Amino acid sequence: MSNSLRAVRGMNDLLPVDAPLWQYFEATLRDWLKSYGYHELRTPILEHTGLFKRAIGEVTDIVEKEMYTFVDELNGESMTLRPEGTASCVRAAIEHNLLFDGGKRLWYQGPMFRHERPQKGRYRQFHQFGIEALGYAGPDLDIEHLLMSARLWKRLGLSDCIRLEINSLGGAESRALHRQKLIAYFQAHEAFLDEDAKRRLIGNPLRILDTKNPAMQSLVEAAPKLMEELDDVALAHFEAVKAGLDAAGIAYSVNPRLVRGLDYYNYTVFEWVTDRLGAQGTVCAGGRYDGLVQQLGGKPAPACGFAMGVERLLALMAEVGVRAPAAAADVYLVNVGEAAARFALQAGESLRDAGLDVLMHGGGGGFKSQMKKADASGARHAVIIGDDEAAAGEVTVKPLRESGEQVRLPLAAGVRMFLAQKGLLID
RNA sequence: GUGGUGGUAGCUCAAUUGGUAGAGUCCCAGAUUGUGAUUCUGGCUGUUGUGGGUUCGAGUCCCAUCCAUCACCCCA
Repeated sequence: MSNSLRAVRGMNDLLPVDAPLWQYFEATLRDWLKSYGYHELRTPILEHTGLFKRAIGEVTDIVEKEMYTFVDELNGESMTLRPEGTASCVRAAIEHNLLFDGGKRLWYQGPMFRHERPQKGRYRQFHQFGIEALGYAGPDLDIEHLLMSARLWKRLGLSDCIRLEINSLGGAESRALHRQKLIAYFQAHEAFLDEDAKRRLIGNPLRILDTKNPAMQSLVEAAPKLMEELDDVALAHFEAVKAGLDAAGIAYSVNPRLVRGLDYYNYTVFEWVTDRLGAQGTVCAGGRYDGLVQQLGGKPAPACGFAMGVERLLALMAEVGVRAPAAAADVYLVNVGEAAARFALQAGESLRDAGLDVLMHGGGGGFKSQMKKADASGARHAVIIGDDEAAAGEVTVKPLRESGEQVRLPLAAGVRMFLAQKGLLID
């Protein structure tokens, strides 16, 4: 296959065989969101580059090396394909004054773009679904989000393979204090740092705590703990979140090293992780970002939210054996001959009027091959029309999934028969 | 972005120390006139990821490149 005919690296086609699982997932989401009172917000895929720089943070990996940023040659503006959804949501909320009458519960869904090296569960165009609760302070929304996500895993049959990790980053002051102590601590032990850690020391010392280098474990263990710097308000917030989880019977572990990669988080952060997907085990993550609305130019408003990677979630569902409910047609319409083809169109529409899903045979072929296609389609019944039936205005109905004789009936009677089978016949 | 592994019909795979590619499945047609799973018979399918090189000869060896995958990095 020639290169010019391939999709762009890391960007995938969603093929018809995979679509049912996506649709099942999306339908489940909609139902679930409605039950919590969240409303959809759709924003453009493209934003001014400055939005992401300001929201996510200049020194994060996403902004430094993963964004699809380009200059619009028609007007010289720097544009960026969105790498995540929160920045756009907050921008839209500010721009349209969505918080004028109080807090808003929002959700979004769609493609995101990050120029990373592709791997299973990590693509350059991937899909996130996320929710944002803007304008609510206090721990109750944090808890709502955790309960919500737990319920979703349950609905999707994933509860057994996902676990929750939480942490608190505290407020800006405690983070700054902790950061100073961390830098001082690691500088004092600079001889023990690996290359990665040295690189991060000034830019992002928190990430050193995340190291997987076994040689640095003891050093990291003894490092100053952010938890120890939390002020009373932050501690109370965190305790309330934990109490909410306990009350709901949701298991979790506190992971003091849990740090989110985006700068805007404060207070509660969490991740739902699985060990069934290799290195891409984080399936959903989020937290509180009380400073972001103001930082982007809005009136100060607290906020929290989370996002999940749809590809990862679907991979997990496939791994666990979750299947989308099969959707076969009620009727496969076999028709042979010109007169039959004309009458079949009419019969098909009548059956659809009655609420049936009708798959019309296309492309010609004999009775035998059409019957094979009818069987392969998974349809419950074959409705057979030859020139005989067409001339008489009748249809032959043959059950394909259960035993039973085929019957030949006038079209109207055939339609009534199907209605009766569905329990829809009223007379 | 760094390192490892791999790329052969639509799909799953085979091809002996380098000798011009094969099976299953799928699909199509037939097994007495208009009837589906099973069975039998026949048929179709590939520039062996791409481009170079070594060789009388390369799916097999070498180089480059693309893609996938695993780990790192990072993150959803």
